[in-house]
Amino acid sequence: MPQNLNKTTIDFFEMVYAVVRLIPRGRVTSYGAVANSIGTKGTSRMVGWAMNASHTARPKVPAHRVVNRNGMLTGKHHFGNNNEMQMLLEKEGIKVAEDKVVEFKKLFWNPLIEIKIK
DNA sequence: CGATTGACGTACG
DNA sequence: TCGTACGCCAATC
Repeated sequence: MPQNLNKTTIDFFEMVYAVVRLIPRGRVTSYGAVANSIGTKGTSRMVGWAMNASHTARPKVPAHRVVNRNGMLTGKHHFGNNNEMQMLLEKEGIKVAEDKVVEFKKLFWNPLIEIKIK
């Protein structure tokens, strides 16, 4: 993420979206990790809030790649169907069982690693 | 403008 | 391991 992404010039939501769009296909991350990556540590709940409005964002944000710390698909109800989120993940090769990402620890993508370069 | 609310996270028992 | 409690902070009511 470019360094011009600060909350004074760019909306908090846009920062969240920018990070989420960086998530590679077939990988997932957590709300807290996204919050840390944009500098606003401890605003993990706001990341979820941003995702709530993500369906109005353009281009669309791959919100299905963002899950909670346990790898659970807590936001699945915010998609069209209850299975929509899981379907999208499985379509990318991510296995989901019991509303949880299988091998979440292994598929976890840390935004800080990608953004630290800047 | 104070109270409420969350697609969270951590601490504690 | 599981459920409850609380902190977090911006948006909304």
